[in-house]
Amino acid sequence: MVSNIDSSQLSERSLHLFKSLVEHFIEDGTPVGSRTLARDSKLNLSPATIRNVMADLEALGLLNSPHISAGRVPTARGYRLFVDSLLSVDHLDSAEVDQIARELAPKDDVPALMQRASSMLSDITRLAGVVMLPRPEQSRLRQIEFIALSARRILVILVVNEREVQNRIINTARDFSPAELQQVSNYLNEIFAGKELNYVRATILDELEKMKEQVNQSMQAAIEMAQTAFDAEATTEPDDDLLFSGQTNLMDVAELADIDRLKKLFESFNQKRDILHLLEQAINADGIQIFIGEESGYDVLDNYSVVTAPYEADGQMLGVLGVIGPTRMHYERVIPIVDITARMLGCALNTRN
Amino acid sequence: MVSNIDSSQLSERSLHLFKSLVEHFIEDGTPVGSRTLARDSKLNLSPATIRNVMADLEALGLLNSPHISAGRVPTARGYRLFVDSLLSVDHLDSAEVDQIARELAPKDDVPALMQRASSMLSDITRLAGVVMLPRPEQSRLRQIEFIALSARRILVILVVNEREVQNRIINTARDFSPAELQQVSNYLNEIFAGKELNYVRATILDELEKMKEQVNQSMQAAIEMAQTAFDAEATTEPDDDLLFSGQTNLMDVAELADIDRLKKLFESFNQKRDILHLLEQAINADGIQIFIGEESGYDVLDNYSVVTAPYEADGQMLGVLGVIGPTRMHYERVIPIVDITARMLGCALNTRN
DNA sequence: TTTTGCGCTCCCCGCCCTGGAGTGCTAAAT
DNA sequence: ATTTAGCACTCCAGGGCGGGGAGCGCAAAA
Repeated sequence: MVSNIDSSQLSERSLHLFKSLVEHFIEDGTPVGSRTLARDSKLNLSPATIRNVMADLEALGLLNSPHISAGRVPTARGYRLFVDSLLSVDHLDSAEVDQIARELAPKDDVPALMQRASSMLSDITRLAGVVMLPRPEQSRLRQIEFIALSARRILVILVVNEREVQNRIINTARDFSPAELQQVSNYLNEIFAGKELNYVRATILDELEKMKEQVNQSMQAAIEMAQTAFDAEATTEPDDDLLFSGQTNLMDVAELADIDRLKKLFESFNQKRDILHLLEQAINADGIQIFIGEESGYDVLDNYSVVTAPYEADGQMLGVLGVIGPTRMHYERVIPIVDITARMLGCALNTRN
Repeated sequence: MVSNIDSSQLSERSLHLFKSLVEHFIEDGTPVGSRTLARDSKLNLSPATIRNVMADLEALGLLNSPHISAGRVPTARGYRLFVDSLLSVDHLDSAEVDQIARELAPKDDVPALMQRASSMLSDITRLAGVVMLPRPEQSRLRQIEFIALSARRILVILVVNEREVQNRIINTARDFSPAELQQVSNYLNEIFAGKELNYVRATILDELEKMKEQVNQSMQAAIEMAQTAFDAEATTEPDDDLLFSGQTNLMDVAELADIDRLKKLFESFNQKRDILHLLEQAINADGIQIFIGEESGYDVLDNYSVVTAPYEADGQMLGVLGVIGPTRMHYERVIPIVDITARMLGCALNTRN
């Protein structure tokens, strides 16, 4: 990757000019030329001078022109400089902050909260919102219970970590009485409560034989049952860990009226893979992280930027959320929105009782 | 609504001609004129004759022309006639049937199965698929259980109907011992098992006072707890009852390259309301039901058709599934696909043990 | 009743032209 | 040594024009 431009490498004047240009372009979406810039930017320079400066900036790879006699447009590198060094972030007015706080009030269960966070992001920014759910990397089994639905159909309930509940139905080879089920769950809780799910799974699979010898017959059935339960768990778990919303917002941007690109983007939303990878890169970032256009490395994201922030609760990183929109977005607004949403989501998850 | 055209009102020749025209248009998407039709349709007629016939068909409201000297295009009414009386439905080759059967093998839980049905529909037809989940209109409480997570946090598990499980966490005002919880659930199961959820909710709310007098103190707490549980249920339940997939397929159709219409359609997918209403109309249909363009009454669906079929298991109507695409779609293929998918989904739900 | 012939309409496409916005370069001005 | 003015040039957008193609309706002939 070519090294980025540092703001110290440029004169005050160039920077100011560049900033004006980017702002202008973000507003209009049309390439901006020397004359318009001469009018707008405070520093009184003639178009000719501005042309010279712009030529320099283009040589540095911060700008380019769609064709020879059009105005200039920022490159990804240009946006990078802009975002890193030139941007003055908006101060959100308190009404907006209130709105966010209200929406993220910890009133219902976690998935719904996440969903609301995502759609709020997209509503406020008028772009697409995304929330990555906590990766259940280290999920500890807290409790397991069995409930008889009928003699051979048993509802398994796994309580994982603090408040996550999974349930599934398994069919057994023989009948179990409620008392037996109670016994089985007591047994399993005793040896597995507080253990990592992966550990539980591994133990059950590997040491199945050994355990069979040690315990009585009814416990054998228990183990087999547990095996079924956790097996199913292993297969059905993943993949519902990205919540998008407001994709349709991207359809007005039109940008290039470019429906094919948009289709590819939507498809990658559905597959989730690429976006997931990208967000995973952001989970260890200190705060806001921004991927601009081609920088991301995923070419579906050419001409799109992703603004992300990790969120944490109880001192633990839980996930990442963010906004996806055209590179030409109002960063100065989007950034603080993403930032504060991440914080507040953290709070909502934190102070839950 | 203007009465539809009946095939008996038209000569054999007109019908044949009309059929050719529609087929041609479905293939190409361009208005079709007398000359092309004279070439293609078997009956040997000169373009002039065809023009006369077409003029008649236009007078009946089956065709119209975008402008005076363009070819003809079927109207919604035209498609209606085509679909009702003229269409010869494809015979699916067995490879496709196999594929459908394989995808709908009843290997995992119901929601996942539905999801697969939806995405299969969209994959095979290259249009958008939708599945309406069983409306829990008459959901009977089968069993309720409480599990203590900590002294004051209690996991409530509701088993509803055959295999539906809901769980939520409630916080209680005072501590409950496991034994107490057992007692409470026994009590509630005794009086409410097998009852309609709505009835349960109503009873709990209305007769709260009366019951309080009749039972002992710990039961009072039980009732309050149950109240919390079912209250929450009432609020969080609905709304996840439509599964879409393959929306992006609609983006290549381009049809009118008309991104605004498409955006509106996507938005109505998100809101679900309109589509839900539409599908509800189809649940009592005998089999395949087709809504063509403006017929549906929802103007987001102008220029789109919806092909639906209800699915049932164990002799009971469960829901509706279908495909959404441009009015100009290959009905002769889509119809049998939707049909067979509905049947097979029914089977999958049926033979589950 | 069907076909032929004819005049007419409209869209689409390529073409040219022009005006506007913008550039780069060079020479003059500060 | 910068900055500015001037100039020639490029490119795009849009309007007008014209021809070709596809299609239509109508009237008269078959």
